[in-house]
Amino acid sequence: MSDDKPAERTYKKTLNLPRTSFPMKANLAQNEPQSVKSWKKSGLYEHVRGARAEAERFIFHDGPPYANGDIHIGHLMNKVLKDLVVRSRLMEGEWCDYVPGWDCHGLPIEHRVMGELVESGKIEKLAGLPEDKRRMAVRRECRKYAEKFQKRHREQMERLLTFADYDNPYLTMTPEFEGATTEVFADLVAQGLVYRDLKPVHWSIENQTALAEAELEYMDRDDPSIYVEFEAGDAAAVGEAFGVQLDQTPSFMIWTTTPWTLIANLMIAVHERFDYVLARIDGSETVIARDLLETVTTKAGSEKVEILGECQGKALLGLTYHHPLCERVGRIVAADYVTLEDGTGLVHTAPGHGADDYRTGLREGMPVYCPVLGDGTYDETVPEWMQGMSIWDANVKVLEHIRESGHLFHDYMFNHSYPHDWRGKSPVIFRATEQWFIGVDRPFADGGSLRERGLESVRDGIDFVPAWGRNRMLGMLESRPDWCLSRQRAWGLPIPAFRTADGGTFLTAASVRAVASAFRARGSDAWFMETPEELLADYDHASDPDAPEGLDMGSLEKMSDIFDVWFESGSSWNAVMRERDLGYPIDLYLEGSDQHRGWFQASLLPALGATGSPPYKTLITHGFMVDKDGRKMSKSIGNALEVESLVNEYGADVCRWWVSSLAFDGDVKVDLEFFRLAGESYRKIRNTIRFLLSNLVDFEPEHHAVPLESIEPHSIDGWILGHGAQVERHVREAMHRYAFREAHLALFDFCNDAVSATYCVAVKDRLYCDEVDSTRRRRCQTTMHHLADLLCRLLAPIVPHTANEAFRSLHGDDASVFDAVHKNLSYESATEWPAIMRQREGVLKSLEGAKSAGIENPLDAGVVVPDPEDRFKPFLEDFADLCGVSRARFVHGIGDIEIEDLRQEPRCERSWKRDGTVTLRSDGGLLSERDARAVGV
RNA sequence: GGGCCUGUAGCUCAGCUGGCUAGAGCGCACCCCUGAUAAGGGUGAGGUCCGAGGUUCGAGUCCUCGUAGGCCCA
Repeated sequence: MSDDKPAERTYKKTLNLPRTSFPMKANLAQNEPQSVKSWKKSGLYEHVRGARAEAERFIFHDGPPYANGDIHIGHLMNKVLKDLVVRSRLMEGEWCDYVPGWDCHGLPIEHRVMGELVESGKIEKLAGLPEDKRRMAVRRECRKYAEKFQKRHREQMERLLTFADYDNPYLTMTPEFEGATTEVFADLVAQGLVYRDLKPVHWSIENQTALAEAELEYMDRDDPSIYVEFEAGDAAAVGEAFGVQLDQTPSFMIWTTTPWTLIANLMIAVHERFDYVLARIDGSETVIARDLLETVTTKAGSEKVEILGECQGKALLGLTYHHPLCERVGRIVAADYVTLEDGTGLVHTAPGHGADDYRTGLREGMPVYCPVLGDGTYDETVPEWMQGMSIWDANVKVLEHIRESGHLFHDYMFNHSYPHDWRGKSPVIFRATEQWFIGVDRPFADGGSLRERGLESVRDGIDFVPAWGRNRMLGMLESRPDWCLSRQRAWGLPIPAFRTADGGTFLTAASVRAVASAFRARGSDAWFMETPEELLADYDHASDPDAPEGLDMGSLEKMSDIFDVWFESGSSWNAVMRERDLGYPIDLYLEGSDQHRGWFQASLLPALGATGSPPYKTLITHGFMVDKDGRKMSKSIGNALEVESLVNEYGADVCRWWVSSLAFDGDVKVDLEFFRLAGESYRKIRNTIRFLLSNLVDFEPEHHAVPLESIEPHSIDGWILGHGAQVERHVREAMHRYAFREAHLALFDFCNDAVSATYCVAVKDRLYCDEVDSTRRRRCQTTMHHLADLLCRLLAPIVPHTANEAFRSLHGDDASVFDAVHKNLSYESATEWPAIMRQREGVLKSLEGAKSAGIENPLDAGVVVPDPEDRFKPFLEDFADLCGVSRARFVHGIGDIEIEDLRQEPRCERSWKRDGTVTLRSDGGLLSERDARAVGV
C-alpha cells in the first residue's frame, strides 16, 4: 500500500510524532470506581483536611436528603453542585468541610415499615404490647430501614465522586443530633415561642397525624361544589337591613367544596364593605353578593332573577340563620378575606376546619368545634344519621340531605388542586386538634417576633442566588402560619412534654434541657424505655423559675407527640455545625428552590429564636428537573431517568460535566440525549488534553523547559499563554460566584477553539518536524506543559477523575491534583493579537474561496496580507503556521488578502510545506532547509 | 385562585441600566486532512426574540393583559 510513497514512509520515521498512554477512550464506568476505591483506601478526605489545617475556611452545610429509595436525578444535580463549590474552594487553597447528612426520622419511613409489618403479620403481635413497647418495636424497624437506605445513598453519592466526609456523616437519629436538637427547642421554650393549642391543622386521615406544610403535596381532585341556602332566623330583621317588606323567609346563600364541613358551621362571614342584594330567584328569596348574583344564577340556570333590595355587608352583621342540618342558630360576622372571585360573597365558616375560620371564630368568641375524629369519622355530637360516618361518604350524604330538605340551590363536580399526604397520596383535611406550635408572631423577651426578625434578615442579612429568591422567601414569611410542631407518630424525636395529675402539661426550658441531656447520653429511645423520673434526673424543679406551682414530680406522665422532622433538620446548624465546631454562622446553603419554604425556613426560624441571627449568609437555589418537553419528572409518568444507569453508561465525570453546564437557577430539562451531548463535549476536552500530553513524551520540564519570561508576547506561544492566563482568571472568578455554567463554557471554548483548533493545529509542524531539541520546539512544549497543567487544575472541581488521570500522566503517578492548588498563570500577550486573529479569519475565508481555483490544501498556498500600519511584522514568524499555509508575507499598504498558488513550487517530502527552501538533498529527497537540518543531511 | 420564576435559531443558552444589521456552542450541510485518526481542521445555511396591546424618535430589552410550563401556597 505504501509502495508508491517510499520517501514519505522513510521520513515519517524521522518525525517526532505524539505518543501517550493517556487513552482516547476514558472508560469512566470501569475506571471511576477504581478511583473511588483508591481515594477511600488512601484516606484522601482526611489527608487533604490535614494538609489544610491552617488554611482559610469556607463554611458549607449540606442539607439532609430523606433516607429512602435510590438517589434521583435531582440529588445528582444537587450533590454535584455542592461538590463544585467544595472542590473549587479547595483549589483556591481553602478548606471546606463537606459533612453529608440524612434525614432519618419521619412518616415516610414509618409508613413503609408499618406496611411491611402488616404484610409479615407482625403487626398483630405488636398490637398486644404496651404502648411504649409497641412504639419501640416500630422504632427499631424504622432505624434499620433508615440505616439501610443511608448506606445505599452513601454509595450512590460516593459514586458521583463527591468529596465529602462519608465516614462521619450526620444522621438525625443519632443521640448527639437528638440532644442538640432538643436543646434548640429548649431555647425556643425559654423565649416563650412555644405553645400548645387547639387549632385546625392539616390532618392525614390515612396516617392519623397532623402534617406540616412541607409534608403536603398538591394534586388535582374532584369535589362537589355546592351552593347552599341557610334560612334566616329573623325574616323581619333581614327585610329591615334591605329596607323592604318580606312576605316569605329569605335565606343566605353560601358556597363550599367541602360539604362534610357543613355540620361544623357556626358562622357565615361577609365583607363589611361589599354590596349585597336580596334577590328573588325563581320565586325564592336569598341574600348574595351583588357582583356574584349573575355568575351564580347563570351557572345554576335560573330563569327569573329579580333584585328586591340592596345593602352593604355591614348591615348584615349580627343577623342569624338556622343551620340546615341541625338545631343550631348561626350568626353573620365580618371577615376581610371574603372575596368576590368565586362563591357567593357569603363564606361558610367552621372554626374547627379552616385557618381563617379559626381566627374569625376566636375573634367572635365561638368554640373551635370539630366533630371529626382522627380516623375521619364523625363523633356523637352530630345528628344520629351522620354519627360514625366517614367524611368522604358524608360529602355525598350531606348533599342528598340538603337537596331533599330544599336547601340546595345548585351543585356540580369541580376539579381543583387539593393538598394530599406526600407519602400516602391520600387527601388531607383541616381538623382542629391539640398541637404544639411555634408562634411566629409572639414577641420575644427582647422585642420583635420570629416573623419580624425573619423578614428583616431576609431583607438584608442574607444573600440570595438567584436574587429573586429574596422576594420569594419574603412573600412566604409574610404569610406563613404558626409552625405546627407535633406529630402523632412513633418514629421521631419525642417532644419532651409531660402530663400533670390535673390534666395540664409540663414543659419548661429547664425540663427540656434535662431531657435533652438524657437524649444525648442514651438517645431518644430513652423516652420510650424510661420513667419520667429517669428522664428528668438532671432536672431540679426547685431551681426552675418556670416550674408550675405545686408540681408533683411523682405523678407526671409522658406525652406521646414527636417533632415534625423539619424541626430536626432545621436544627442542623446547631446539631452539626456548632456541635462539631465546623464553623458558624454558615457561609452557604445550596438546595432546590422548594427549600425556601422547607429547610431554609425550618432552619431560619429556630436559629433566630435561639440565637437571634440567621444561621446562613448565602442561599443558593436550583430549579427542578423537567423532561425535554418541560413537563414535571416523575416515576409515575415514566419520564424519570435512573442515576445508576446514567453513571454506568456515561460515567460520573460526564454527568458532572453536564451539571456544570446547566443554567440551574430555572427548570432544568433532562433527557438521555443531553447526556450523550455532554459526553461528546467531554471527549472534546479529553482529546485536547490528550494531544497536549502526547506531545510531551520527550519533554522533561527540569531539563527542557524554557523560562516563561523568554517566551515572546507576539509569538504564538505568547498568544496562548496570555489567553490561558485570562481563562484562568475568568474560570476561577466564575466558580467563585457560583456561575458554573460560565466557567464550563469558558473552559470548553478555550479547549476547543483556542487550544485545539488554533494553537495545536498551528504548532504541529514544529513539534513533528523541528529538531527534537530545537529551542522553538522546546519553547512550544514548555507552553503545552503549562497548558496541560492549567487545564488539569481548572477542570479538577468539575471532572475530578479525569483531571487527576491527566495530572498523573503529566507529573507522574505519585502526583495528585487534589493536593494541588491554583497557580496563577501570569502572562500578558501582545496587544495586537486580536487584530492578527482577525487577519487570520480573513485568510481562512480567502482560502475557502481559493478552493474553487483548485487550491484545496492550504499547504499549497501562500498568503499576502496588507499591513498598512506595519504593526504585524513581529508576528510574521508564526503567521503562516497560524493559517496552516506554507508561507506568509505582510505588505505595506491597503487592499485585500491575496492567496498565492504555490502548487508549481517543490513540496518538502517531510513537512509537506512549500516554503521556498525546498531542494534536492544529499539523501535524494526533496527537503526544506529546516527538515534537511532535522534529518541531518 | 394567589406569590415567585421561565418562554430568543432544530437543541442548550448569552444578550447589563432600551440604540442589534439579534450572538455563541452543539447539531446540520458542504469541503479539507489522513503524521491527534472510532481523531483533527475550514466554510456556510438557520430566528414574525411565546401572543396581543401600550410607552418611546427607537423595545428581545420597559408597562399591561393573555398564553404555555415550573416551584411554593390557598
